[in-house]
Amino acid sequence: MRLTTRGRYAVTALLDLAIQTSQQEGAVSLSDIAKRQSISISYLEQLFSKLRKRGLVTSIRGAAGGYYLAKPLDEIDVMSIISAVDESVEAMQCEGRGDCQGGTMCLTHDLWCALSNHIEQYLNNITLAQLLNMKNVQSVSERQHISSIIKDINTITLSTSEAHPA
Amino acid sequence: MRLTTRGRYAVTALLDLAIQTSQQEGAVSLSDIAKRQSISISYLEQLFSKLRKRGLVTSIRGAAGGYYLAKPLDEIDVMSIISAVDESVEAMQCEGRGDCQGGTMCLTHDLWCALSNHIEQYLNNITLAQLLNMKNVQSVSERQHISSIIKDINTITLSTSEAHPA
DNA sequence: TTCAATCTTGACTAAATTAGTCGGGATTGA
DNA sequence: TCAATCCCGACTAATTTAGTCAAGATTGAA
Repeated sequence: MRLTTRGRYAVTALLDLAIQTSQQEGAVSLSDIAKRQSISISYLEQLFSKLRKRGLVTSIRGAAGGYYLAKPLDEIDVMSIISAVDESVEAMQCEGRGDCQGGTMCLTHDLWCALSNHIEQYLNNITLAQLLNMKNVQSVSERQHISSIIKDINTITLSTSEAHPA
Repeated sequence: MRLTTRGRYAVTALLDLAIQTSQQEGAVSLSDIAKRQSISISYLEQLFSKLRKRGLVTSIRGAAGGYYLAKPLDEIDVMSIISAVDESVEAMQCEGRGDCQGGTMCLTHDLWCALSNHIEQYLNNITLAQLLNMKNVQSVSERQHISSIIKDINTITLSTSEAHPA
């Protein structure tokens, strides 16, 4: 599991798509999304290609073409979006055997795995419908209620790759 | 807030330090930790320098020197360790004003902030004492009980930097 | 039939971040 | 005095992420 700015762009773009779809007829073109969200078309193409393959959006080619959400708003959760654009699987050192580095390293594995799982659960339960609802209820306090507590935390970066300093 | 392999090494190293301290007299040297955990001394020095500045460990210089934990096991939580070695603050685009990119972008900000907060809370409540307890109870099933559910998820990477594709 | 707008694909490059090394120095117990 | 250790900051290497580019396929409409 990974979660980078790429994933955030994807969520933002799909949110934009959802909003536009509710306000206009027809497909929404990437160039529209690009303008509104200040994301380059090329980059969006890359993202939507993956989203399409995962069945989150459907595309219409040609003039007046564009994208639709492939499912109802409440069936698209944030986790799906993120894992669609940030796929990359990597094996662990001691896969469940619990024997790497005499157990100490393994404990942190467990910790990280548990955390990862925790995050997944969290994002699994947030759908585009909920996010849109947050938008409609424009009050900031309401938003904070929905997302529990929002702090001024800015940068999140988690990674559990297996590099080892020699 | 950030969470990289650096943070994981730090947690692993402190866990090792905790275990050693309970089994031997005197300070634990970095070269010992380096051997046991296969982390280079230079890298450990970098990490422990930060941990010391944050008051998580105390050092003894000179021959037979090394490190001690500066606080009881149950007063050192994982979040402190991680934020000690992965410090880096970055400002958000629309700090609470909610006006960036017509609100859509801002919604994802909220989402990410909430997630970040969620993770912080989680890691705040896990102390070295708990992790050690997991080690002592060597049964894998017990471990899983403590960390709720452990899945085969391997790589986590979250980041909310403010880069924007042009 | 032609054209322009759009999606499709994959290779490529640039930028940023992270991981890790190195060398020189200061302290201290034996 | 010496060896083991911590201390510090600059440096480099590796990896990842972000983003671009170019060529092509599809389609609706003039």
